[in-house]
Amino acid sequence: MTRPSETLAQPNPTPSSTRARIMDAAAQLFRAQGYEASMDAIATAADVSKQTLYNQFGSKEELFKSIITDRAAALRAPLAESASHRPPRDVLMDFTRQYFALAFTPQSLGFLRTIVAAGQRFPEIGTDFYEVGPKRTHAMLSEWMAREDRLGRLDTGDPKLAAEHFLSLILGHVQTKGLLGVPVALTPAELERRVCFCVDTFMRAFAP
Amino acid sequence: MTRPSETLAQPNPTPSSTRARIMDAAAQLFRAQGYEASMDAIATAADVSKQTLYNQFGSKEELFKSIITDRAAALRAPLAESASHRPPRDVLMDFTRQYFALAFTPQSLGFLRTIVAAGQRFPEIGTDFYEVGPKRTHAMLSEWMAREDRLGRLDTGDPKLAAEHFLSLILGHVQTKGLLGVPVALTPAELERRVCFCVDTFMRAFAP
DNA sequence: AGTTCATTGGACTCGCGAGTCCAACTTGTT
DNA sequence: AACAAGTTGGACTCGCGAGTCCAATGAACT
Repeated sequence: MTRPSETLAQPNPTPSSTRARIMDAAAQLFRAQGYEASMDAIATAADVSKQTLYNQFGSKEELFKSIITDRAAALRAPLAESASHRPPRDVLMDFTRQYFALAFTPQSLGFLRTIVAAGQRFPEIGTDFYEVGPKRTHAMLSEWMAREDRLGRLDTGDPKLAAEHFLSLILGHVQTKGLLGVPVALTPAELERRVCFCVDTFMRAFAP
Repeated sequence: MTRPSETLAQPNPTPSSTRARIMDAAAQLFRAQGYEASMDAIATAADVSKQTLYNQFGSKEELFKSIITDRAAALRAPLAESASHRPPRDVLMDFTRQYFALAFTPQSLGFLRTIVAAGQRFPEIGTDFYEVGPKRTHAMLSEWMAREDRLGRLDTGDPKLAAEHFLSLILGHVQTKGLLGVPVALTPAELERRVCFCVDTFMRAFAP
C-alpha cells in the first residue's frame, strides 16, 4: 500500500555524528521548552527518525541525562591552571571574566534552568549536576584561597565560606534573573565594571 | 444503576475555606512534583471533588497562578520598618536573620524551584514573580543603602550594586543548593555564624 | 551477488491527564 | 414543602506524547 521507494535512507552518514546531531538538537529544545519537549519534535529537529533516536538512547530520560552530564563537564571551570605565582587580585579578575563568559550566556542560563526544572522530577539530575558542577568549582576555589591564606597574601579566616561568598558575589543577582527568565542585557562595559566591583568588594574584605 | 445514596455531600462546609483548602493542597503538590502534579491528585489531596476544583479555579493554569501571587506576597520582605536610626550593622544583621528564616525553609526553596520550572512554560510566571519578589526587595535595600551613604554611615559608592552584592551574599550558595535539590542542613549555630560572616564581609568592604 | 547493519517514515498501541457532564445529595432560605 | 446553590463521585471525551513495530532502503564489507 505504501510506496516507500522515495525515501532517502542515509545509513552511516558519519559514524557517530548522528549521536552528536541528536544531542545538539535535543539540548536546544530542552533548553527552550524544558523536559516537556516531545521526542517527535526532537527527532524532527535532529533530522533523524524516531527509531534512530531510540536506538541511540534507550529512553527520553537517558537522552536527557546524557546531555546534562555532557554539558556539565564543559562548564567545569577551566581555571585550574590559574597560576599560583600571580597576585590574588589578578587571578580573581581572570577567574571572574572567564566565569561570566561561560555561565552568563543565554545557553548556560537556560541549561541551568532546565536542570532545576527537571530536578523536580528526577532528583538525581539536580544532585548529580551539583556534584560535577558547583561543588567542584567551589572546592577548587577554596583550596586556592587556603593556599593564599597560608602564603599571607589573603586573609579570609575561613576559605570555604570565603569561596562561597565570592562565587555568590559573581553569580548572584544575574543568576536569579536568568533563572526567572528576566532578560539580562549587559554591555561589555557594564560587564567589566561588574567584574571590578566583585573583585574590589572581595579584596577590600579579605586582603591581609 | 449507580446508587449514590451513600455520598456525603458537604455543601457549604465553610463559605470560602474550600478555596483555601484547595490552594494549600495544590501548593504542597506543586512544590513536591512541579507543574506536573495532576488535577486529580490535587482534588484528592484537598479532599474535594474535581468539579468543585474547576468551579473555584477555571483551569490548572489559573490555579497555579493564584498560588504564586498569593505566596509571593507573603515573601515580600517584612523589613520595610528597619528603623533608620540604628547602626547599619545591626540593621543588616536583623535583615539577614529575617531573610534566612523566611527564604531558607524547604517550603520557600521548593516554591522558588517550582516557579523557575513553570517559568519555562509560562514565561510571565517567572517575570511576574521577579517583579513582586526579588525586585522589590532589592529596591528597598538599595534605597536604604543610598540613605546611609548620604548620612555618611556607609560608603558603598554604588548603592544598587552594593545591594545586589549583599543579597547575593546571603542567598548565594544556599539558594543554588536548594534549587538543585541538594539538602541544606544548617544548625542554628551554623546559621548564626553565616549571618555574621555575611554582615562582616559586607561591612569590611563598605564601612566608611 | 549476498550479508550485515543503521536508517527511514509512518502507522500503531497505550496510558495519562485536562476538562466536561450528570444524577444524586445536603444545607440554608423562603 | 419547595427551591437555590454548592458539592460529590464517577464516568466520559479527547488529545498528546512515549515507546514499539515493520517493510523498505542504502552503504559498507566479503
